[in-house]
Amino acid sequence: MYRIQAPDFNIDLTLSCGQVFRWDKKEQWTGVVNGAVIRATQEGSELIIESTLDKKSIQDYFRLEDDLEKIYSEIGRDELITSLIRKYRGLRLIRQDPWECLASYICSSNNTIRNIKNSIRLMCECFGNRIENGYYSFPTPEALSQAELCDMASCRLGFRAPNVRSAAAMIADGEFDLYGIKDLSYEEGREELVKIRGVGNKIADCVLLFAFGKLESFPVDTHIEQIMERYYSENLKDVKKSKKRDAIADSARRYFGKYCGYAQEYLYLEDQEK
DNA sequence: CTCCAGGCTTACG
DNA sequence: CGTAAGCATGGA
Repeated sequence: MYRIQAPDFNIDLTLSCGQVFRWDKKEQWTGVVNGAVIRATQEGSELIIESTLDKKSIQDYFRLEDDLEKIYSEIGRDELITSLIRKYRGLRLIRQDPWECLASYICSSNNTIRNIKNSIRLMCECFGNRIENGYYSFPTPEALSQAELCDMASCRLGFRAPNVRSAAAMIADGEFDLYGIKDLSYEEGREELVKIRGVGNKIADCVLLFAFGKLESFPVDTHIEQIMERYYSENLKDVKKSKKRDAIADSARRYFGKYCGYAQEYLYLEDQEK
């Protein structure tokens, strides 16, 4: 057990806003990151951590190095977003493992957070390694690439199961260099990710934002589309229906600037509460 | 019963 | 080119 200074951090908002799928809060927050169990409690501006992971890994995972004041002043372009910043101060993006993030968001396609969480839990129990009682590692690309579709059916993935398995196979076989995306630009990374079956612009944007820290990424799902149309429709004149979500993302990038990924998460959380 | 969920792919004009 | 159906599953 050890302590970490975490000023300007709200662990409840960070872990419950829908960006990660494998954390639960009982007496304390408990999750599995990079094959290790983490138990975390926040006391004021301190985190109390029980884990085999070291302090540096935790700081990295919760992006405690991000200068939130600077980010807030960049994205705080109007009354709505500044009110959300006041309301949800301390919500941070998380730096997820790229493979877990990619596989998880392939599961998110036309799905609910409740079902996504359930499917991911079943996948970990079925194809991951047991760490301690009740906690499993996220299955490796190798493990999932060798899974039978009939076994994956028990994970309730529906039509997404073949997409998860083929992505796993591309990475396990070395056909796709997922971890090399960290050295690419946002645009180049997106070009690569959408080559994967079941990955379009939105899921690619989630992986670029949540795993590779491309803060200029602005994933547009059904919630963000609605909230952007409601509050920022003046930025969206003459948008064609077929590429509406791309146009919303582009306009948000211009409007909120290079940290628009943070703006997206605050807008998303606001819509979640309704 | 219908509609929708942190969408994507394919088929049709 | 642009649009729309279809896709498994579960909850409202």
